[in-house]
Amino acid sequence: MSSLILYWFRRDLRLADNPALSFAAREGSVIPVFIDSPEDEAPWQPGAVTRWWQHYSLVSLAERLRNKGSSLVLRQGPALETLLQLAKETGAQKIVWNRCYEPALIQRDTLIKAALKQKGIEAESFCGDLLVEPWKLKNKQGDPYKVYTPFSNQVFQLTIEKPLSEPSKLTGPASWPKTKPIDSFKWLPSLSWDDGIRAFWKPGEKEAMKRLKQFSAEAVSAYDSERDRPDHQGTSCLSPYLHFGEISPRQIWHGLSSGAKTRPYLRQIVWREFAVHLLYHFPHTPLKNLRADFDKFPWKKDERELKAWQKGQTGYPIVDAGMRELWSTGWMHNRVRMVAASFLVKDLLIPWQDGARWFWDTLADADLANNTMGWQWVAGSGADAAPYFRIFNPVSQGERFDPDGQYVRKWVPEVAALPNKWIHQPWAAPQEELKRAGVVLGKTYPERIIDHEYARRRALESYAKIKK
DNA sequence: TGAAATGTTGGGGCG
DNA sequence: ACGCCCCAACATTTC
Repeated sequence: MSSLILYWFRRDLRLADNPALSFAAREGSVIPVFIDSPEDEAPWQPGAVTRWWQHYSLVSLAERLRNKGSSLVLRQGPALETLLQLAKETGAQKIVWNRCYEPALIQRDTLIKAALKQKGIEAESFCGDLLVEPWKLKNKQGDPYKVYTPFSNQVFQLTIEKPLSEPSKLTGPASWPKTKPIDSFKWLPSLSWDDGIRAFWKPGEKEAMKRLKQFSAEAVSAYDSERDRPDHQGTSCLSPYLHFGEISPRQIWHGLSSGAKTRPYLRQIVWREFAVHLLYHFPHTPLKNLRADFDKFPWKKDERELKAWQKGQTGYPIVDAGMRELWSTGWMHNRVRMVAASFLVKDLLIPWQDGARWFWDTLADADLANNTMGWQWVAGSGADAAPYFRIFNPVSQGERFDPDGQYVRKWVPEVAALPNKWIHQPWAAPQEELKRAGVVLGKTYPERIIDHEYARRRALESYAKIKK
């Protein structure tokens, strides 16, 4: 008689290159289960777009499992209780999963492992989300890396294993335990605000692989020169798929055509790896500065300005375009993320944590490790961060990376009729140009909420205060 | 994975 | 032909 194994899906919503699932499939009959337990992730429960994504991702995963003669069991409740309950119902003697690396989840999973063992249930976890485990990479002093370049040099020297193929067959149990209907989780919005999201994204493993193939065939070679252009389609848009584990970094590593110039893109995959490692070693960083000297920084809490930024009403077209793209699609081009984030932190002096929280709530690819590293990088408070005095000028960034104003025109139609010369700085346009374009500042489009020249000086002064 | 301020150079206009 | 000034273009330093 072969054994019965519970396979616990978490952030690994795929069948291919799934070490824990492959293990389970080899060892015996498999009951795949997903547990909705947002309270386990507090204070970082998934936002609305993330829940939307999760819904459709699980729908597609369940279908893939059905096609393999298996099924997906859905449950709700604290993970440990639910797993114990399932083990009791089914008689499963072993539970396996792929590891997550967020502090709250590590803590929970450690407890679960111990509790299961105590009950005589075997538990085993696998590495499915990373190229290399965080505890395996150390610098010459034996410390975790805090600088990206040596970290990435090290990663590029590793031999990354080939991805596993999906299990050829999944044997189910003699009788399946009960499952909850996915609609009962209420992950979809009650009002349909999701048109923009729907037009842009299709969750699921199949789609992830399709996008990887397409990116590999078309855009990856030009990535280095195209990735900074929000008006072009130069990036892979794989981030949400990576977050949910619909695709693994190993699949990307080996899935890019070997002839292509892939290094610049792979460097970004290694940045993701760096982010996960940093969060693992510095678990306090989602809320606190990594560099303690930033604890004294004189931030300014201003609800009105924060709102203006969130809604894309700052009066700086490139910032507003980005924030609106985020709101309608759950995604923002990375170059624009940097510009918008720099604007919040340096021009408005609003704490990076407020920006991080907004991104967390609105991004489809919201990922604690990447979000944390990104914001601390911009704020200057993180590992290998941008020096504080590196302050983006939203006008020159717009002119440099959206030279024809196409990106701005798409997302900020109020200023679309302005000529290129003024599209990134409507306040500087002569009256007659504004009139011709139908722009009335303060009416059809906001006056800029702050003068960047002034803001830049103020930011530098604020920084000088914590330096001494 | 900036940008402004400051410094240097070199060509051209001009007395 | 020469020195002087101006300033754009580029380089370096500073924040």
